[in-house]
Amino acid sequence: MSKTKTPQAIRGTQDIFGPDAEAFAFVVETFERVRKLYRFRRVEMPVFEKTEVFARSIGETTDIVSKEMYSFEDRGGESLTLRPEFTAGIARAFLTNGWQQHAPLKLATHGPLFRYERPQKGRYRQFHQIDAEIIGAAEPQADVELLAMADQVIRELGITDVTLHLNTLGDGDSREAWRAALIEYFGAVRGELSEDSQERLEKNPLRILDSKDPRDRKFVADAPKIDQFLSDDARAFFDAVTSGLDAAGVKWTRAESLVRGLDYYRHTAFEFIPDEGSAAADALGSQSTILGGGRYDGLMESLGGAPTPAVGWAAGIERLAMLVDCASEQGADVAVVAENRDRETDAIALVANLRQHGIETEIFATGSPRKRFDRARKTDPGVIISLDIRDGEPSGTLKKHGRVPDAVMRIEALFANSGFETQ
RNA sequence: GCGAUCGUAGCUCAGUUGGUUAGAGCGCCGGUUUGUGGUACCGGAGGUCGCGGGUUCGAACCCCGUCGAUCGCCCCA
Repeated sequence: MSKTKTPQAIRGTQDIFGPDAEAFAFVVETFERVRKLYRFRRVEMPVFEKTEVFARSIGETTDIVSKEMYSFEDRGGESLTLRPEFTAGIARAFLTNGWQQHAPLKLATHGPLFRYERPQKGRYRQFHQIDAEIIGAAEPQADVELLAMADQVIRELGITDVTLHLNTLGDGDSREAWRAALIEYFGAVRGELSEDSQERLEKNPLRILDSKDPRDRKFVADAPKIDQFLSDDARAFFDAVTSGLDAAGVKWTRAESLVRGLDYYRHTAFEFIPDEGSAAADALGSQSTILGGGRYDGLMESLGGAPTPAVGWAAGIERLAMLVDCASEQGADVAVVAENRDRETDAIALVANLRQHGIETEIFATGSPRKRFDRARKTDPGVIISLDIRDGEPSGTLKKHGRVPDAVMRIEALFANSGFETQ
C-alpha cells in the first residue's frame, strides 16, 4: 500500500493567508478607492498574450524577455507567454480594440504577473501588481496626475519613509545621444569596470549608473549627465512635470542616475524607494523599489500602432503589503455559543438572523459544550451571546468585551426587548 | 544562472563527543475541575527525523548526492 504523495506548490508561488492576506486585500482596496478619486477606469486583461506582444515592446535584450518569460506553445503551435508586466498587454488592447476613440484614456488594473526568477524576499515567480496608465496624453500634466495618484495610494496605505525618485531620460534623440556618450565614457575605462558592467556596456549601458559595485561607482559620479543632452523641449517637459508635482504637493527628489530597465521608456522615469535606514527599507530587504514607471511614448509603434504618447506605473502588491501595518484579523462582532446541545438549533437560527442584519457573526455549537465558551472568547469577538438551559428553562446572556463596534449597539437594540440578560 | 544558510509533530523548537521504544510548549479532540467562564489537571490523536545513497556494531547527529525553503548576486515590482 503506497501512500499518495502530496504535490508541492510551484517554486516562487505563494499561498497567502491570515494577516498577510488581509494586508494584501487592504492594498487592493485602497488602490481601488483612490483610482476612482482620480477617475481611472477599471480594465480587466488576459493573463497571457502572444509572445511577440512582450518580446517586441519590452525589448529583446532585456532580462525579462531573454530569460524570465513563462512561454509555451498552445495546441495550435503558437507561442504564448504569461504576462510579465501589464503595460504591453494594455498597449495591445488599446490598439486592437480601437480605444483611440477614448483617448486620453486613464486605466487601472491589478492582478498576477509571472517572471521566471530566483525567489527571494519581496520577489516571486507569480507576483501581483496594481497598475495605472494614461494613454494618448502627451502633456506633462498627465505625468503629474499619475504621480499624484501613486503618492496618494502610498500615503493612504499609511506607508511612510518612502520617497519619489524622479529622473528624465529625455526624448528619443536625447536618450540616444546620452547613451552614446555613456558608452564612450565607460568604454574608455572598460578594463576597470566590474565584469557585470562590462557586459552592461554591450546590453544596457544606462544600467551601469546604478551598479552597486564599488569598482563601477567611482566612475559613475563623473559620468555624462542626461541634462547635458536634453533638447529644449525635453527640458521644458521635465520642468513642467516637476513644477506640477510641487503644485500638487507631491514630494520628490531628483535621481540623475535612475534609469528603468525596459527599452520603451522616454522622458519621465520614476521609482518610489524607501529612505535608507528606515524601517521600510529594512522590511523590504534588497528589493527596494515598491512602485516604478515612466513615460513610454515609443511603445505603441513597436506594436505596429500609430505613435501614441503614454505614461504609467506599477507597484508590487506583496512589497506594499510588507510595509502596511497589518491590522491582524479582528474577531467577529458577535459570537453565538450554544452551551447546551439542545440549544444548537436556536443558535443556528440566531446567527442567520444576525447575519441578515449585516452583523459579522461566528457560531460555536460543535465539540464539547463545556469548551465552546472558551473557544469563542479566544476569537476575541465584540460580544458573546450564550444560549443555555438553566433550571430546565432556555436562557440567554449577552456579554460585551473590550471592543464595542457600532454593530454591538445595533445588537443591543435588536435584543433590548427579547428577554436577554445583558452584562 | 551563481553564492551562503537551513530542513525533527499542524506551528515554534529541544535532542549533550553518534548509543535503547525521538521529546517539550502551543494548537486540536475527549474528560474532570473552577458556583457564567480567557483557569488548572488528566487522557488522546498526530513524526518513514525532507528524500536517496555511504561510513559504522549502531545515524536525527558524520560524508556525498538530490529536492525544497530562506537570504544575497544578477535583474526587477
